[in-house]
Amino acid sequence: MSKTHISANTRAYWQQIWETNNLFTVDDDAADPTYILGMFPFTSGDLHMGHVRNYTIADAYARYRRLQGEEVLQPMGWDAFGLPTENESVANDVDPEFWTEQCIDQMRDSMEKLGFSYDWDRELRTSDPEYYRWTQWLFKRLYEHGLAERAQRRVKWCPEDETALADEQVDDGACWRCGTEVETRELDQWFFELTAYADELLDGLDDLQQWPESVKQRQRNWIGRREGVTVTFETDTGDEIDVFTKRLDRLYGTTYLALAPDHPMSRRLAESDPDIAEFVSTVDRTEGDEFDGMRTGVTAIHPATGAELPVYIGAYVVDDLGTGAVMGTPAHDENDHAFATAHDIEHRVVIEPEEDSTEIPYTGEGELIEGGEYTGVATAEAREQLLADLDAATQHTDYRVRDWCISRQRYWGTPIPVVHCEDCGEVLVPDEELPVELPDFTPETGTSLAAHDEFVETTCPECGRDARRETDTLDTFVDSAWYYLRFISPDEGDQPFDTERASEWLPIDQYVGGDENAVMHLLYLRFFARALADIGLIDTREPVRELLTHGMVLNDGTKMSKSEGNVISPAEYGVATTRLFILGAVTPESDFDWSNHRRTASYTLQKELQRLATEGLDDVQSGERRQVDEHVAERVDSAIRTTTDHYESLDFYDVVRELRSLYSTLSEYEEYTTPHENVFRRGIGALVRMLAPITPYLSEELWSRLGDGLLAEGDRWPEPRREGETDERGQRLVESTREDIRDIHDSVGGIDPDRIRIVVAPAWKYAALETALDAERNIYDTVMDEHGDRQGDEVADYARHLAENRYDLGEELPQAREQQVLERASWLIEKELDAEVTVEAASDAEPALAERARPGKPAISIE
RNA sequence: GCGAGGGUGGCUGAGCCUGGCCAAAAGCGGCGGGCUUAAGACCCGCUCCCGUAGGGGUCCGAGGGUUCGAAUCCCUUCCCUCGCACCA
Repeated sequence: MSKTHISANTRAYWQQIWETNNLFTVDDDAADPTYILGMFPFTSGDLHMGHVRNYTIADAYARYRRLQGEEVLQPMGWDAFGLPTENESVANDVDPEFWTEQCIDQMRDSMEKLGFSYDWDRELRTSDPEYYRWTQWLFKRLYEHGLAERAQRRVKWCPEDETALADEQVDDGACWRCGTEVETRELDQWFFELTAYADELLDGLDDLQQWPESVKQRQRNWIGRREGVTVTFETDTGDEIDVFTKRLDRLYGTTYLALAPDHPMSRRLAESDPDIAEFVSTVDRTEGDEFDGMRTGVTAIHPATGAELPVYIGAYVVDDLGTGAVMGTPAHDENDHAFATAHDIEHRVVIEPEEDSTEIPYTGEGELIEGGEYTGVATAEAREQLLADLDAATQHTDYRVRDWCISRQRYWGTPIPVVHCEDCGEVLVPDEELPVELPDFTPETGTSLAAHDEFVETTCPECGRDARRETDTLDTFVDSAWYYLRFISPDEGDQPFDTERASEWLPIDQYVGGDENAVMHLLYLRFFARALADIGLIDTREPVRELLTHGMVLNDGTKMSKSEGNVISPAEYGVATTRLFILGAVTPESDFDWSNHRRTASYTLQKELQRLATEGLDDVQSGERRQVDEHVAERVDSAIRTTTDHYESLDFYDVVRELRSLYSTLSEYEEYTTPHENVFRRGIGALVRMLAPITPYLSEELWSRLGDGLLAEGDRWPEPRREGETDERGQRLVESTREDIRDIHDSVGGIDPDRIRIVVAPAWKYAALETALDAERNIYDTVMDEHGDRQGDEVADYARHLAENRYDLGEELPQAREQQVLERASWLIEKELDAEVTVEAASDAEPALAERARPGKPAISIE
């Protein structure tokens, strides 16, 4: 098992051939190649099984498309900046640059071994100054278009990684990378204005037919659009408090306001009131079932009634949701009810349920009571009227997504091309001075750019006075938000990418990755494309047409990870076995438990295929084709059609299943008789070629003995020679007939038969079936009218059968074809039961037997 | 709580969109046979129940409905997974 028949030499040989023939490189003047891309990896170590699965899927598809004669662009690059690399290199006491190179060399080597057909001429690395120069350039364009800004906002902060994080990068209150609980800090940070595209990003999901529903759903949730109303309350302190509500009809039920502990007004009040300060700093904001709160002494004015409402600070009010303040309607909201009850606040019922309801609080729709001039109005109607009538109420759409915080207080990233000047403020570094290069890493300065004096100290591009460089670097998700564009023209020196070519080559036709990136990378990618489109750099707003997200690779039910100690290295098995196993064991979308499946079957298939292709043709014959030869020839055709369909829909699991089945037909054929050379050669050739996307080395090796040229050259996909409509039906007929024969054979006690007779129904039954299928009313009568004069009782019996089973009737093969299919397949039965098998026409058989035959259901006699 | 995706024969897991060819693929496991001194690997067959000629019964979480006909469509209900959530 540990040995593979594909030696390192063989691999190297074919790699060499492919490379010298430039088979995977795409010319810049290519017209719209099929763009297939696997999400590029972080450079934090060698490949792991998840990578192997990801890239094997993408590569199998790419190779398939190439075999179909298409030009395929499949590039690969490295997401080289970022914390994992920085942390690893610091831990290993080396320069991140050096560490990155090491990783890349190792990963590239593994990828080449695995036979991935990348256009290495387009390889890129985000930490390359020639790459991040353009990341900086694009940052500037966004800035100029008002889509990037520096602002003091409350952001998520990971104390472990010592950097700010984007909201997307916080998972259940913890840093997505290191799992440390994040804090919130008020910081001056850089943001991309993602929220400007919130609507479009959300609505655009509906058009992504070829994206997994789960990914779209997660993006929808994340964007979190809610339609509602903002109500402004004035206070006796002269402030205004905005609250967001979807239920303006509850306005008259408002008996208090509650602010989040982190609301600006809460914090301001805390400055002058020690009790509030104490409360705000100690209250637990994470415990949802605690309804801690504190009265502030501030009074707000109800905009409709003028009533005085107490203002509270409530632990249950979430700061970064809506406006961070709520209007409390205890009688009609669960949380308000709990809070008001705990703090002894008045409950005011203003909505009467439509139907009897004992629900307290009542949160449904109904009719307003005690609602001033709106009393008696239905809730839905009241919302509209109140919105129209009240100046204090304005329609508002609230989103969950926030702007994308792109500042990272770390060394190993793209420097933000900005200089801070005391007089000029923040000034962009001129294009001609890009890239702003990272200073050399030194252990003393560690992981902060701010410690590099020679980097920080500069002059203002505008006034020439002393100034300081921005020391934050960009979130690596910015690097990866546009990498697919750089692949289009990786050597372009005047612009980040060739815009004309981009408009031709985009979008990415097939993107393959893990779904853990659903609301990070994939959302940023979609945002960035839109921003660039509005800037006028590309015209493809939706960058990915079809997305495949594969499941996890597990070992014994748990995720493979170094800490679990259950990692299986890609090198542990041969390339062909690994690729075949990965694709053939489960569908790409489902989780894949390595230990649950047997690798040996994959190994055996390749071994057997190899034998077939190298020795199978030693003993063949030519000349007239026999029935068995025709049967195999047809089976080859149908396998080609089926396999092609499966590849088209990326169902590699079904591909492997079908090819196994074709293999088994070919090997039975060989066992049964001396195969016909043409038929056998074609079958083996088709099998070798159709397996090539999965086992590229093996197939290339075998094809070199069987056919012309190189498979990697493309356009070598086998063509079926026959039309397929009757084939599937024929295969089903053969299968059902074989099953019937086995049934009968078993039920008579499994005695060895000498002879098996298969009798095909007489022609008139086929005609009668046609009549029955076309009959508009009484089937029995119609059939009797048209066929009854010929065969007497027999017709009546069959007509009755047709009438009784009228709903089960379907098209069957024509008589001649049915007979042909059965004759061609009779060898299978002969081989299985070791008996003479004949296929007869009804007219040649005794009436008692012939009578039992129907179209699609031949009569059988075991003797 | 909201939303999405699911619940299929001992297990894993296709089929469901486009109802009939579905007792329902495939793999695993199990049983029998072959190969073999033996084991492993490999090959063949069987693997819901009944049946001595291709038949019958029951079946795709549960209940109901539509239909000549439902694993597939509709409704109700229970359970699982995931995402979001003190959602105002």
